[in-house]
Amino acid sequence: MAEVIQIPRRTLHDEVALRLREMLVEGRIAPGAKLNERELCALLCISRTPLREAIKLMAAEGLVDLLPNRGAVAVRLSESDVVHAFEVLAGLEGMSGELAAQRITDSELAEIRALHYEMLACFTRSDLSGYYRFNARIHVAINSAAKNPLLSKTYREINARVQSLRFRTNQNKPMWKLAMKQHEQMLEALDARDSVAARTVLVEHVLRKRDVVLELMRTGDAHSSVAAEPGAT
Amino acid sequence: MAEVIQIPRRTLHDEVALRLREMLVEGRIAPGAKLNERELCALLCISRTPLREAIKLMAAEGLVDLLPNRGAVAVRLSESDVVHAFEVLAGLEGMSGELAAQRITDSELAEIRALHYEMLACFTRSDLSGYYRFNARIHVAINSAAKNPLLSKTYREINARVQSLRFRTNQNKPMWKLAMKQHEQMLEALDARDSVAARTVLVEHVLRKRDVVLELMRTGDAHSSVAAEPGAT
DNA sequence: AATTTGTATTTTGAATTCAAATATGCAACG
DNA sequence: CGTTGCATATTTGAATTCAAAATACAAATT
Repeated sequence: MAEVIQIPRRTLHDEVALRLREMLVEGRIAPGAKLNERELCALLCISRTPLREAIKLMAAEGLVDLLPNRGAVAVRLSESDVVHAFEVLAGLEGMSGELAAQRITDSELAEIRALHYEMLACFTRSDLSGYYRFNARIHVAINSAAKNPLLSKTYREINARVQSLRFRTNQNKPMWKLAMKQHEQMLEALDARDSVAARTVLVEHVLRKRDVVLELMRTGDAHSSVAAEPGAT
Repeated sequence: MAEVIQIPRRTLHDEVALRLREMLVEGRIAPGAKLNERELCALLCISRTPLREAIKLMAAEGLVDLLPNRGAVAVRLSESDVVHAFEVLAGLEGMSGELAAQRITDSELAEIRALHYEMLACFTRSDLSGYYRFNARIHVAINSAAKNPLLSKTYREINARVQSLRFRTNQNKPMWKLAMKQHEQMLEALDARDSVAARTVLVEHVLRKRDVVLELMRTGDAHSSVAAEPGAT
């Protein structure tokens, strides 16, 4: 009887951080907005302490800026912030693809292929939200196949900075088709264990997404609280 | 008269975080050690609130783990943690070198060259701590020349995870000579605006450092609180 | 002797309070 | 009308308190 069954414990500050992150992605806390402690405590029915602690977590993640004696504000990304972020993300995801091509197991590859088919089904049905769900799972699987948890974590955190913007992008049919094509190339590169090709297609994939986000920032009200369809790659 | 002269303000939790980070690097808080709030508050003569907030910052930076109802412990890196971290660092610093080669200005290059000569002088005098000081400044300058602040920040944060270990590595003369050689190659690549060469030499540089750190972990008491000479690349 | 149970003490998480800093509103003045 | 000064209200940062959870230790039981 040596089996240990852990009871999951979650501190309140952690729960609060999760909530606030969601609210940032959904736009319920707008970029540039002041995080008023009294209001947020009233909204979430908690005392200030776990809220402040949650805010510190998010400050370290780059999601909010702490202004001494003025509290915290939600980060508002400039165009150059976005360019910088995608540049780093391209590097990280390229690295991820490269390592995945070297380290992927047959069963991991099969899982990605199956997810790819499921995503293809959504594409065929023009089911964008289903497509995005499988798309996200494929990217997680590729990151996982790279077998570097720190790389995955780093990618996730930097991605979180731009997630609200990515969340707002739509796909028109030609762009969508191109994204599908790139996904196919990813799969081929992984299958062939061709790390150079995997890196290349993943970098291109991220940079294309950067361009979509930048376009949205230039033409649309990208910082508005009205969310479009969920978006990813 | 539109110039704004800010008066620097620093919150106590931020100061505390700085102190704790130092204590981690110096080994005054050992890897795996429990961060006892009462003791640390007594040591730093502060109340628990800013200490807890500082700990949350550091948890998000990956320097400590938060254990619900058990407080925080300083991260103790396994060998695979170190391998993963250096793998990511190599990717980031390679990216940094690549971008720096593309974006560096003549005056930035001249500054790096001057720092290189100063570092060479320390090498000639066998002044290891002086060498490390200039070494660090060169790396900061290369990161800066890449002109992606997020990349620099990401590198800095991941480097902070392994800084305590790097701090403990010594240089024997042949290794030191090899490091100098690599630095010269970095300078040449940057001068030639050869981004592939810059990436290559910086990646090698980081991976060599990884090997030194791993060797120290395998043979020495890398987690002891007795610090050797300050070490970097 | 080893294990379990009960109790006291310590530590942690969160709520509350206190004090300083900031923001806002309004009247007086040039 | 714009600026300045002052009072008041609000917010933030930090200290203190409260309550729950964890740990330590002694006594009881097997």
